Amino acid sequence: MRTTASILHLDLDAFFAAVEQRDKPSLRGKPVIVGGTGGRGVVSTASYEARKFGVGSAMSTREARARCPHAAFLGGRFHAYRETSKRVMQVLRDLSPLVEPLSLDEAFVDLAAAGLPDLDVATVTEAGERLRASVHEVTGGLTATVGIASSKFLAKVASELDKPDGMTVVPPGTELDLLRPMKVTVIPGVGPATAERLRRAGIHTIAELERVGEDELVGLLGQALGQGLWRLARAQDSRPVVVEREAKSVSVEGTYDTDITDRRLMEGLLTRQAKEVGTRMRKNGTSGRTVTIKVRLHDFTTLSRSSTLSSPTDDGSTIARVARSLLGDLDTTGGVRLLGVGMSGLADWVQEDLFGDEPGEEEPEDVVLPEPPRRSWPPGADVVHDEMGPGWVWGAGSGVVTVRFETAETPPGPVRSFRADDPALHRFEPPAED
DNA sequence: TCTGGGGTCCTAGGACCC
DNA sequence: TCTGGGGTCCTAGGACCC
Repeated sequence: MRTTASILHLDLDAFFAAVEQRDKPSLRGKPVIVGGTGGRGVVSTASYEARKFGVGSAMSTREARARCPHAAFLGGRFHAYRETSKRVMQVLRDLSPLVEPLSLDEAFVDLAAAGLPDLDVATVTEAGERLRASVHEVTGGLTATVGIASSKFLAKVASELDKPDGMTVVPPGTELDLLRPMKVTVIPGVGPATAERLRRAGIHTIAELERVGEDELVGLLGQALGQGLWRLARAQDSRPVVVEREAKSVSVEGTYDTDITDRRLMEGLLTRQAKEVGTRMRKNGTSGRTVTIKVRLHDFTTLSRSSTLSSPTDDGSTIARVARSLLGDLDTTGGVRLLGVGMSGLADWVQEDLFGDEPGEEEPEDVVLPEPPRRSWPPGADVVHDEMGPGWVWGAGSGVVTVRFETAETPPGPVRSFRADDPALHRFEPPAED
């Protein structure tokens, strides 16, 4: 903890929803909900108008629709969010070279490196207000909430206090007065599971946390978290603002609207994800040694299997081969709702391939890997696929679905009928908007 | 038809090495 | 005739964050 309030935390208010309202004036003043719009989607961001109806982040879209049926439900335009975020981060860097982005809508700024005449409360307050005004200007009207304090922890806590469009400065020396009455859940790192453990030990507030001995806390929560909370309860936090953090993993995952039972389809989807991971690693100039697959079963049980290669790779086919073989260890007969592929153990170099491809296994290129549809379907049509490839729902009724299997390459395609609950028929994943 | 996607960090056990 | 201690790497799972 410093003796000056020189760490600033900035948080853009309801960021994704605010960008949508900025870009589409008809949405202003109305509830806007950005998130997954599929059957298993969740809310990413709700505008303040939607929050009044009890809609919040991480709520299922289904529940959000029930609570706020008249809201605009949007899938998200990440390109726009990234572009807006870049402008904000540039404004922060114009103030201080020490900027640590935490996500598209959040960052720490070290005001000690900002070249201010001093770090008095009045001075940093003025700098914070100027910053909020600049953010408003460069983003075309978005608002931000700021916290300024003597540590990352306090700055982050402070930025929660006056949302939206506000600011809180914690004068040095008053940190514990602010913290003690607060619930332990304001501490970043104390989620539902930890809060419940603490609750069972009779600890609800930071004042109560402060009275617990370090050894007792470590016994309760483990070394890292126990010691960490013991310190944070005393406002002890000397973590520096760090400009660049290297990525440690790259992953792609997807949740499907209906559970998948077909192993060949699973292999095809893993293959596609592995290639995407490879593409992203090459774009980032990185490569990795450990391939991990993630499988969420129909009952939400989540499994992972990993394998570490002798040298790093960024090759999608190699990642795919390992991913498919890892899937082989798992019993998926009950169906899976999510599949994912990730790489970790990242390095910034790739081992030259001295021996060429392993002979033997062929790519399952003929696997049912539906390409994204390339024609425009009738508005509102459900795009689906089965082992024949992509199609669209032409008619539905009395438990039967009729699908036209057409692609840009093969029009007009065959028409087939399915029982509405036929497991061979899968709704197509909505195309990525990014 | 409750429960996203992309991440980070931690824990714990076993293998393996000195 | 019982049985070190530490360190590193790997794997699986879990909590948490935005």
